[in-house]
Amino acid sequence: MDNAQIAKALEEMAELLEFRGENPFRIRAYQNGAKAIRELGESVAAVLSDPERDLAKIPGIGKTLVEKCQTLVETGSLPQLEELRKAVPAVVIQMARIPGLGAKKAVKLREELGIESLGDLRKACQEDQVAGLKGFGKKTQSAILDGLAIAEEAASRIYWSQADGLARAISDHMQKCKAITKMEWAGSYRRGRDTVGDLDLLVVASDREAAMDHLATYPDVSQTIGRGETKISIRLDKAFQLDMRCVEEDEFGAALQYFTGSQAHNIHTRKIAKEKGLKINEYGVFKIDDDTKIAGTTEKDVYEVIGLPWIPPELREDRLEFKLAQDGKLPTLVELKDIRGDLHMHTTATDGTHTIRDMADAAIERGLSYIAITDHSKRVSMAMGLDEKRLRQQWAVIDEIRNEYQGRLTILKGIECDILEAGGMDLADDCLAEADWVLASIHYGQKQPRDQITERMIGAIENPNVTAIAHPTGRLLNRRPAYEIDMDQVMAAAKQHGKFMELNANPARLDLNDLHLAKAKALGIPIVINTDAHSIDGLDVMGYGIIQARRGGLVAKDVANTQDWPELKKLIDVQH
DNA sequence: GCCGTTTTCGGCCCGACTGTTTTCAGTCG
Repeated sequence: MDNAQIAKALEEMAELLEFRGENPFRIRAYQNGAKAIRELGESVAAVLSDPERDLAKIPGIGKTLVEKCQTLVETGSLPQLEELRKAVPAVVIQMARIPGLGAKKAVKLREELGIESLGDLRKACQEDQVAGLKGFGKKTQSAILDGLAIAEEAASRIYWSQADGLARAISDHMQKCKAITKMEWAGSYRRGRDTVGDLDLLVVASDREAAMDHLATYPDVSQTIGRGETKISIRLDKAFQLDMRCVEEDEFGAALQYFTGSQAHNIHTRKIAKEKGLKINEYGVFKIDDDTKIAGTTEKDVYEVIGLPWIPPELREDRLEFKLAQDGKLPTLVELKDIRGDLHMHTTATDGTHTIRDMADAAIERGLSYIAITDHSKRVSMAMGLDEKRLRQQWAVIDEIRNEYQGRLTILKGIECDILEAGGMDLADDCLAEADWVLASIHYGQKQPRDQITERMIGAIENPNVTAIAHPTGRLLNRRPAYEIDMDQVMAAAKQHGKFMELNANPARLDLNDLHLAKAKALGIPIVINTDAHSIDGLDVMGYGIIQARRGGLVAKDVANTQDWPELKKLIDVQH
């Protein structure tokens, strides 16, 4: 079992324990343990099998969780988890996904009314049975009926890029409200997570009612879920939720810090405050003994009074940021303006919609100094992938065009060469050797067993003509999981053979993810952030990759294409 | 279940809102 699978098992333990009404701190301990393992930069199985190492030394993992990990690694399952699965019926878990229903009420509904399906629940509501239960009422009953529709729509997380579109449109709308003097987005959107589950908006307003009224008039609002003196929650089309919170000017920094999260980051922040005799809430930082307020206007103040520098939102996951902050070693994260080139894009030769010249002109407009044309190789027949002959023809064209762009843009002869199902590269080595830039990637045989697909990937890394691995895990957010691949082995091989790894900036990919990027950085593997553009517009996704890179803690020098091509070329030669 | 330059027991971040209550539990973030 790999770390992700172990973490998932522990998370499920936490979820199920919640339904059993367990001690909340025990539940959190399982969540913390799962997080620690998911973010651990090395394999749990490897640590366990090394007599020199002790898994319990990792914060959040104690004696009990070590035993659980051992059982999971050795047997692939966990008896306590199996028992809990039997003890907590699936329908209870389904019911708890309905907004407004949680573990306690879901359990009660099943026990008191014998609900065994969401259909039963709907019927019970329609027959007015729910409103009579203690702790329930008419409003809860009708909220459940509304919620059933939402639960069935499975309001999933949306891509960061989609959240960004919504947020920008809503910002435009809210700016028309004169009562609002300050506004900022918070939550996982501000932290730049690859997907976003809801939007959090923070405002300072001279008239709170007016600000809330204004939000409620946004055209896509389908429902107001709740509204109080300081907060309004609405549902946008497709069940997506937005919370807006109104605060005072001198609370804005504290509120922004608070609502940006993550939850784990906030818990850690407040623990540090508490140790200093301070208390942090969304209104400010206060002395515990006499309740004096000592900060709150800006986020910077909030961090400073507990002895920390301001921490970039992308790093606020309670991973390494507190240690880095305390040691004064917070990185200056990479920015979009640092990017000099784009090393993955397609043209009309395969499945792109624009020509080499179109892409070159668009790259110049975007301030780039070099691009690599990397069309598909022949195995990707659906995209009319290139064989050696057609590829060499394309390169001949590039040779001709290069002169036109001399001094403005360097156009590199590249290829995105498939790693074949049986292993090996899709194009002959003598051909690949003529390229300036060779990406290797997997498009077929994605469901192969772990050992096989890992071996294929490592085979490509060992090929001296390959420069970088493109979209190394193959994941498509919300659509397709990553390949079953041993990234520890893949990264070790990349390190050994001096290969680059791609951060594919396509908002549905963002592959490598933040944790893999952090690991690659720790190993010293150079990252290239590429758009994988299939059209001119596709070049504009670079920013999404930058945010992901920031979440991985990358600085400009960790990203190879922040250098100009001559320097990058030298780096390639040294690496190989 | 984890953790400990006060502790191996007794803490564990903090508050808004709702609906059902009549002082609070449940849910959410």
